[in-house]
Amino acid sequence: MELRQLRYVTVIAEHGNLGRAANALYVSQPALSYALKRFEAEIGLRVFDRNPSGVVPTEAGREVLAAAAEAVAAAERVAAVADRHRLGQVLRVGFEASGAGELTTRARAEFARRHPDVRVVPRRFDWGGEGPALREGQVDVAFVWLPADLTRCRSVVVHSEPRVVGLPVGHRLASREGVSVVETNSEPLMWTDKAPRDWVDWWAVNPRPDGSEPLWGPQNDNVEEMLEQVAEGAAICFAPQSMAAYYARPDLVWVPLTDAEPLRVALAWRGFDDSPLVRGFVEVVRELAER
Amino acid sequence: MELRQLRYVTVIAEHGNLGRAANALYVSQPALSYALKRFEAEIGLRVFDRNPSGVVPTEAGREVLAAAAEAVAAAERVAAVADRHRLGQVLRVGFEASGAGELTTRARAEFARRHPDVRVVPRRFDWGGEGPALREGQVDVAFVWLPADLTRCRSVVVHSEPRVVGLPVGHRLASREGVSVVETNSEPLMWTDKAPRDWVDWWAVNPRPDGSEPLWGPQNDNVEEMLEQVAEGAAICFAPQSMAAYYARPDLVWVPLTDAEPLRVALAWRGFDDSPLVRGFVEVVRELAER
DNA sequence: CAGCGATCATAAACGCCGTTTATGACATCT
DNA sequence: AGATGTCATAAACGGCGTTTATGATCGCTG
Repeated sequence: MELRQLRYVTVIAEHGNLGRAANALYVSQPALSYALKRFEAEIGLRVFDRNPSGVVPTEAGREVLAAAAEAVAAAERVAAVADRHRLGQVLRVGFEASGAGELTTRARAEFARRHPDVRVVPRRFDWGGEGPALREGQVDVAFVWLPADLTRCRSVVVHSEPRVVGLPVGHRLASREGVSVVETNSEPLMWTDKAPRDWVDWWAVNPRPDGSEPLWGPQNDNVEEMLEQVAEGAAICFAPQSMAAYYARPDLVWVPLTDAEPLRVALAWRGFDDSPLVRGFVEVVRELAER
Repeated sequence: MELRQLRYVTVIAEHGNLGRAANALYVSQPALSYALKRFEAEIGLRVFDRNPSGVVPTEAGREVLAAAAEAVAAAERVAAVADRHRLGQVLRVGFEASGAGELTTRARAEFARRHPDVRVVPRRFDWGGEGPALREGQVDVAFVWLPADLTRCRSVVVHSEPRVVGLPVGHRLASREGVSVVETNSEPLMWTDKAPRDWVDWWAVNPRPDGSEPLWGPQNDNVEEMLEQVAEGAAICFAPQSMAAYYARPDLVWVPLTDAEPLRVALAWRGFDDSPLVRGFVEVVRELAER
């Protein structure tokens, strides 16, 4: 028996529907169906009766679910105890690639100045990873690239920056002062299968202003992999302007995209998080963002 | 966070030593070392300080461990609730191969007669699997082939039977009335890597009466696999006499082993298990075993 | 009655992660 | 110096939990 199983059954009970529970749990319905079946086999009891309209707890299932809810709550208390201790000493800040550019770095420095006894730990994630990491408690706050699912989090947009296209040195567009999105239509574009589809499409500007679809190039998991492939000429990439500064490689050229919607970056934290350190960090970021 | 992690840290705290905790948890020390490290990374706190003499909880660790113990206890209550409901209707009886021979079958039948509303579910395991299954709560009682680790279980030896050697038809020893163990020394012997070493050695009569080691043949996971290989002449096998009856294939011959220690079978149940059904089954088996 | 949509179940494929054995680093004791 | 005990790390491996695709069933609607 594992907490994952207990979390699953309590969410199933909440929704009375495997499909909706699966969505809430960020897994697929068959995974949840199988996990429920395995749990029932393991404890030797049917917890839910299945109907075409959804699932209903059995009589025995109701008591199991009540105990399961308590166990899940007890586990949350472990996490809360750990949070409390850690948040006396450490603040974990999540981000991907260049985060919110200079704002990220300045905020961390200013916060550290105000809280000299607190260690600020930067945590970098692969494409699209900082949101789930926040949700799972791996970080205390995060600079999240939008669009993102911030369910059950609080957030404030703190940064915005234009987008650029990354090209290998010597590329036909490399000497331009600016490039429109449709001008890149014939170039394979770097993309990732790690982030949600809407995020990928947003970054690829898909559909294109002329209605077409991008020419999809190689898949990658993170900025370094992506830039390796761009430098060798396998594809181009779209990125925030801060990446031009943070990843100024001699084999790459960054050219502004003239008609792409800017990236917005939100600072996000868990909805129930009341810790003074988190509040303090939010405050610092807000102040710096307003300058 | 998962219950496995919380169980691990509570047992580590109990023993103050990763090696001993690993033994108690039936995992290897490096697995436990790695799991502890991952847990500490996940919650962002050091739970234990490491010393050459063992591990000591940190101050923060002590509170985490207290909360963890509560969560583990809460999860045990889930299992207890499920047990209570199921044990009103179902008794799961574990065994391997031929179990305790006829005693197994007669006990199940007699118990079912006395408890007509209870479903008796036989659960068969691969070599050495019924003991761990009992420990993990997959069955309520089990006929366990000794030697076995029955830590935290209660047990009573209820059956004993001589051993036989399984041979393919036409084998040079197939027409004998009995065979001594050393007479089989030149024959490859079926064995398993699924059960503990002491169990394997006991079954192989290793060391042999003349001090030699068996000639190890093919590995197998369960009785059917084993018998397939014996029938095709790849190796011989040692087995309890009840298997001669339960697996009387036309391509196999079973000959008594004249000098092998008999198999003893224990009926075992979990040490804390107080359920009337389990007690009732133990009673039935005891009565039948005394006849 | 047929078609459609919603629901849960099952199968096949796949990759990740938790395990194992082997080994190393370090401390302590004789 | 050698032996022993402890925890950490590496490489290899396999099991299991996930995904996508699909099927079965039921209920509703035209």
